[in-house]
Amino acid sequence: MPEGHSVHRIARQFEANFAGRTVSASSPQGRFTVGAAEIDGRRMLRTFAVGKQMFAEFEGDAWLRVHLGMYGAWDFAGDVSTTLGQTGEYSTRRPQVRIEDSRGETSLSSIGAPRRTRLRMAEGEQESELTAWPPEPVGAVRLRLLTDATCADLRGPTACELLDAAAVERHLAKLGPDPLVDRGRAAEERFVSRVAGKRTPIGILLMDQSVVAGIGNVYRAEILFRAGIDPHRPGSSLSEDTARGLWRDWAKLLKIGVEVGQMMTIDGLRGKRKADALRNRDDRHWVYGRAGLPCRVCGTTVALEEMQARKLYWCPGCQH
DNA sequence: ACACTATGAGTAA
DNA sequence: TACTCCTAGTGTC
Repeated sequence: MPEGHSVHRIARQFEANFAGRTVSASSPQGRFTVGAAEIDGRRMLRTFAVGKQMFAEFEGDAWLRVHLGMYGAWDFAGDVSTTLGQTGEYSTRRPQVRIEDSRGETSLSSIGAPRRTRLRMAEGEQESELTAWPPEPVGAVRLRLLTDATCADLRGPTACELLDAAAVERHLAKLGPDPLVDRGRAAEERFVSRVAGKRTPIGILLMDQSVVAGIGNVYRAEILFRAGIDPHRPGSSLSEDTARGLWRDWAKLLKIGVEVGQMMTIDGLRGKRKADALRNRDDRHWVYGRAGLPCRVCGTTVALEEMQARKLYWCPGCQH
C-alpha cells in the first residue's frame, strides 16, 4: 500500500485538516505514550512528505517522523475535506471509512488505508455509537491525532518518533530526490549521475531511497517494464538519456498516483478498461504480481525472482 | 488455532 | 544473507 504516492496524499490530508490547528495526541495502543504526551495540545504547523517518509512540525521544535513500512496506515475520520480524488483504492475488498464533512454530507474516504467501516452497526448497538466522537479506536492504534473535527489514527508504522529540527535534517539528508519535492533539473541530474556511477543492478538502485526517494516494489517493477529495461542491468550500463527517462517516468507515475490514490501504472486507459483498472488491482499493472501469466505485450511468461529479499517481477521478452 | 503474506528498512553476522 | 520489527487479512487445518 504505501509507496511514495500514498505518503504524499496523507501529508496533503494533514495539511488540509490539521495544519494550523491545535491537536490532541494519544497512544491508545500504549506504545507511543511518551511521544504522544509531548505533542499533545500543541499546534501543528505543517506536514510534508519526502519519499516514503512524512514529517509533521509542531510548535516548539517538535517534529513527528512517520514511516509506514510495509503495512502501516493512517485512517482518517470526521471532517476529511480535500481536493484529492475519491477514487476509492480499497473499494472492492476493503470497507471504507464514512466521512462526514463540515456540511454534514457523507462520502467515502479513499485517503490512507481505511480498514474499518462504521457503516454497519453490530446488532444491539446504539445509534450513538455510530456517530460517537471521537470514534472508538479499533485495533492497534499507535498514535491518534485529533482536532475538533478530524481524527487520524496511525497503526503499524515501522517508524514513529519525535525529533528536533536538526534530527529531521539528518533524515532528509539521507534521502535521494523526490520528484514532487525536488522539482528542478538539478534533481534529475542528481538521479542520473547516481545511476551512472554504479555497477549495482538498476532494479536495486530504484529501490535505494538514497538514489531516488519514494519508489517501492510495485513502481520499481512497473517503471522498468515501461522502459523495457532488464532489472539486472548495471546502472552504469544505461545511457544518460535512458536514466533520464526513468526519472521522468517516475515523476509522471507519482503524479498520477497522488491524484488517483492508486498505483496506476498502465496509464492512458479509457472506458471499460480504465474502470476495470480503477476497480481491480489485477488490471492495474504490467508485470507486478503477474508471475507465471503471459506478458500483456509479448505473451512471454512474466518472471519472478528474489532480488534483495524482495519479489522482482519482469518480462524477459520485453526487458533487455 | 495456526500459517502465511504484504507496496520496508535497519542491524547483525 | 539472515534476522528483526510492526499489523491485518486471507487461507488452511
